[in-house]
Amino acid sequence: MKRKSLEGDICAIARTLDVIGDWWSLLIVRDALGGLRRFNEFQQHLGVAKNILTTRLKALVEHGILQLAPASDGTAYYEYVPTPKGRALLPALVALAQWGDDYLFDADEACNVPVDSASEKPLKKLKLVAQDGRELAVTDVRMTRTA
Amino acid sequence: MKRKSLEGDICAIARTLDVIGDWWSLLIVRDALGGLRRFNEFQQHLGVAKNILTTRLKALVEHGILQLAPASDGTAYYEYVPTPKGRALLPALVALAQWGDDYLFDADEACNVPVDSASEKPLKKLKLVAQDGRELAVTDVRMTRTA
DNA sequence: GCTATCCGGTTCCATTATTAAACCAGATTG
DNA sequence: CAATCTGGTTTAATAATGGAACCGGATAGC
Repeated sequence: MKRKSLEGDICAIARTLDVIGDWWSLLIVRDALGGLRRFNEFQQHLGVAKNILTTRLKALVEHGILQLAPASDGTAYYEYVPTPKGRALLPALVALAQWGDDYLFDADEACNVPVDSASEKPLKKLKLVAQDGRELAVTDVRMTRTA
Repeated sequence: MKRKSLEGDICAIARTLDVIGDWWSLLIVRDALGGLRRFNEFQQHLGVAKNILTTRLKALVEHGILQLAPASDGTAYYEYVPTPKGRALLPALVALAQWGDDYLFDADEACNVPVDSASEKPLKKLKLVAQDGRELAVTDVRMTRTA
């Protein structure tokens, strides 16, 4: 059965998931932000079926998250390059990484998370901040709910 | 075909998606953090098929994101309550909401995002911060890649 | 220029995932 | 006590995913 569409949802999270919630989509964005560009780079790195990768890349291009550009090595091929809209997904990827690091890895287990390019160190934990600058705890945040 | 397992992945994002990347999972967490507790509340609010909801709730309980507690109204039923591990997914939900708000809604369109309970206002944009306190741009962050 | 390999898909098939709806037993309500 | 609610379970149809073969154009090496 075709998935329920969330594209008209009033909730921003739901709409976002409608765009990037398919299996593999966010990992493709991760890899594009990590510098992968060519179809076979994504395919080999992710180990994803080529027909699925084709479908996902097409959707990400259509949603303006990636764009096609001529390959930078001068060949006739194309590359998939993140757009500013695509790059704006980085905080979400960082948040997912930080949660995974905290809860899904043993203390002595190697774990890849986004790092500060200059220092090669992981980023500080994301903080939830109110408009007036107060730092918020989870309990200070309300998930507004569809009316 | 059974989805590829990402549970042994060295990348924290991938492992997180292995746990909460199934269709509906994050929206269930959103609703649980928003106060929904009972099976039929989730089901009616999400409009999800009951057999899928059953499967998802069970998985979220097994992963320690939600826990079962006796219903607070004294009946023999149970409620699904977020654990600290589950609540720690809030920054990821906020990040997804902020991206969706920025890119998937028109300026005059009603849009639900997490808000500060006290002021009822949306949170400030999440910031990426280095260990030494420097605020980082997207280009200052490196997505480390599986070796 | 030719051959072999690479590249980026497309197609096909089998298994799993999702939706929709019917069914059901226990719990609750009036 | 009967009707309704609750939280599932089961069934069937369609979509999604993985695996692999196929394919035409591009590239590389001789």
